[in-house]
Amino acid sequence: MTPTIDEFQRARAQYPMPFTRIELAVFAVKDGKLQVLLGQRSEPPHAGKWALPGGVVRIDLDTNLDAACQRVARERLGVALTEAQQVIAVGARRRDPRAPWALSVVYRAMVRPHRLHAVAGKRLVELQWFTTEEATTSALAFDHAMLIARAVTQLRDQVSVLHFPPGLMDQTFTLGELQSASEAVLGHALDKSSFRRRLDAAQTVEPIAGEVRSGPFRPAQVYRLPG
Amino acid sequence: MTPTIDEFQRARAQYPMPFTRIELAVFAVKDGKLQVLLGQRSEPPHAGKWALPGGVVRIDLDTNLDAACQRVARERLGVALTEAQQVIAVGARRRDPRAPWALSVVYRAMVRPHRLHAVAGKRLVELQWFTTEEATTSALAFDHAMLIARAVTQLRDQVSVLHFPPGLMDQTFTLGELQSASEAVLGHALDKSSFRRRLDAAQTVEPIAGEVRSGPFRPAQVYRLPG
DNA sequence: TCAATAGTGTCTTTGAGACATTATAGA
DNA sequence: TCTATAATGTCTCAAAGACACTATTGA
Repeated sequence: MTPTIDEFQRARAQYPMPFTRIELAVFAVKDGKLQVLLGQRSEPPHAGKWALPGGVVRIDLDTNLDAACQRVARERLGVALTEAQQVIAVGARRRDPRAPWALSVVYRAMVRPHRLHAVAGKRLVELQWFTTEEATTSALAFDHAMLIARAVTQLRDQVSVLHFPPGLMDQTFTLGELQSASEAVLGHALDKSSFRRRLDAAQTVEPIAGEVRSGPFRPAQVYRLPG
Repeated sequence: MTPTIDEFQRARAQYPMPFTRIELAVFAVKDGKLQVLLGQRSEPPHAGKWALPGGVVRIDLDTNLDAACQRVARERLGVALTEAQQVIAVGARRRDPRAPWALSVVYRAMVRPHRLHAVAGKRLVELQWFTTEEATTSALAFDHAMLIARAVTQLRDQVSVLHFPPGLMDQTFTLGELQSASEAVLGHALDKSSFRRRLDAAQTVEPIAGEVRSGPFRPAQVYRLPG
């Protein structure tokens, strides 16, 4: 081994590293509203309070941060999160009473609620959906209310420029459904004509030729996200 | 001590934490171009190569990530970085040969080059400015070329909506100077009339009454960033 | 007067909001 | 026919790009 490795080993012994975790902000549109999945903690600290599901980064198991996010999602929620996006890293002394210095890398993902069969993992009593309004204004565990607010802002910025996150919609959808979901995320109504004009210009959706969805009204063209 | 603290201590012994660092992407406008400050490494790994200045997060010294960024700036560059912005956290196995698993939190900041009296700290031969073009296309140490590309994108997004980062301009400046600096950051020319109209609407600069800058041409109104 | 930059005005294009209109299914 | 939603069209307004023009200094 080179002297540099030795030096690292010495540095590691000398300087303890932050307690490093992943926190998941899993969003869904339910009942026409943007909601976030929280777990109720069964143990101190903050026993009884609601918190983002999360877990420790395991350098023996995870090849990188994204993989750690995937593993935590599987372990804590029992689901595979496709294409979660990093929101921010927060790290400070006294963030988490279990450690002198805690660093959390926050990820966000969107899911269709009926496709998520989330099961509460360790240290959680149960999982429950909260509107983002409720979640960001109530007393959650740790600094999670602030983290959720950050994630919501990022998500809205993305949707407002018609960059729809995977997981927002089912594989196929109508433009009416896409507009409803966008309105739920953004928290305000959109103009139909303008919405479609912008979709056209942005080329973010493509029609599936010949496929329509019917009901007691005019059938709607079915679309999908390209790629 | 509560059982939970014990549990954390056990977890820490059981699960080694990532080797956690701060990397600094310090930008300046020099010679009409956006440039980034790199240091040449004096030791392996990547001895001789250019890299972002950075340092280990010290949980005994730093109260949070932003404070760690400040300390690293002081130690490695000898300057106080005002209002650095977090860009991204990257973490993976084999990112850094010195550690089995390395996590870097990347910050970006803008400085006026003549105000920076940067002195190369430990493990660096010297510090030098590179155009972002050079930096993102040449073979830098570690994954730093990618990190710089990320930081540049974020910076451009910010300036393109007239959110000027502190450190871009001196305390006072003319609109001509502000436009030149913006053009350097964005990498393309801007229309003067449109630029000023947008500044007016955004209220991101305020004139200093009565103060003008002279030269062999019509005197220019002097402005400052509000706040 | 000239060179150089500051500052303003006008025309046009683009994009999006508001809102109306037509279309088409099932009940 | 009625109701609900789909799909399109039109008018207007706001913002920004293109570009020209005037203003003011020192050399």
